[in-house]
Amino acid sequence: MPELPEVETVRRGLQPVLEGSTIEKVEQRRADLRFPFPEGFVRRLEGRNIRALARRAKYLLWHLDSNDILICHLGMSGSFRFEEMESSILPGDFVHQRSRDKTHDHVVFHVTRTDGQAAKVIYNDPRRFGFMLLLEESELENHRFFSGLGIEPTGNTLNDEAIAGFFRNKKTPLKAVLLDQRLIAGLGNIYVCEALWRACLDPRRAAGSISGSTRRDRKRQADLATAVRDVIAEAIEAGGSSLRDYVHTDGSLGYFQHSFNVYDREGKVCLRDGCGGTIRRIVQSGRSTFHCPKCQR
DNA sequence: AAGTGAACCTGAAGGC
DNA sequence: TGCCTTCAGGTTCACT
Repeated sequence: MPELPEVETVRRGLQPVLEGSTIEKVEQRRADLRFPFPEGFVRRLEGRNIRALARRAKYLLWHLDSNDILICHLGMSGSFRFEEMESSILPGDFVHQRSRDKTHDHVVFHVTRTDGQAAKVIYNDPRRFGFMLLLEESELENHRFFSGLGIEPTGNTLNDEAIAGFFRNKKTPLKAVLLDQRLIAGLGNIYVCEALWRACLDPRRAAGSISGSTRRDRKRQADLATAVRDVIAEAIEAGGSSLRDYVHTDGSLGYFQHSFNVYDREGKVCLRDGCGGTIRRIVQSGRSTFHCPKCQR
């Protein structure tokens, strides 16, 4: 489930609990998730202080005082929640947890926070497509999961020129190219659909067909770069507000209640002003694509 | 090389 | 109610 904005929301939610905290104890409840847990997983974590919580693409990076990094990928269904041990000031769950089914609580981190308060951070993942790795700081950039990663879809590195470079000579559909983590890292199915809708581009169109240097192509590249950046930035902002809201309510975290412009809107009317088209669902390389055949060309 | 589909795993939702 | 099928926001691998 989590694409970049969701992972960033999780990071922001966990940061105040984890940064500066000490990992007192780790309960590793099974031998593997998507992959086996690394050798010495528990031993290398217990007693460590968490210096910083960072994110790269859809990976969460816990920087430890031992110079190890705990890397977490949430796969399709992974989530964290935290529980305060005593006198709960905040509600028990605060980071997206779809189900409170404890049968899929695979890892429990017992931490002591900087104020001395004890807390548990629990990783739950029904489908177990997520995974955790431990790397030394120096191993990170050459690791196979990171060395090939593309640029972040935030900030201004993603611009018309970058898009043109990625797309040149490619017959691959726009949808598939935008999902390629080696080019842009962190986009998933939902936000690719949303960005293409926003840029009025047909997901089936060959990427190379808009990679030229004509005025028209330049505009398409720039519009798409802007659309991707805006969609991601707005989703992160929405995730942030859902976190804030959550603290004041007992409801579920908001980022599943996002309303999307095309995603999961098959058969509904296109929301673009004056379009009036009907959203269609198609399948591209095995995944659902939602688009408006009338205004996305 | 590029493109597609299957596989990993569980749960939710819809049809009958 | 229950049984069956389909689908899910990610990634990797094997095949054409």
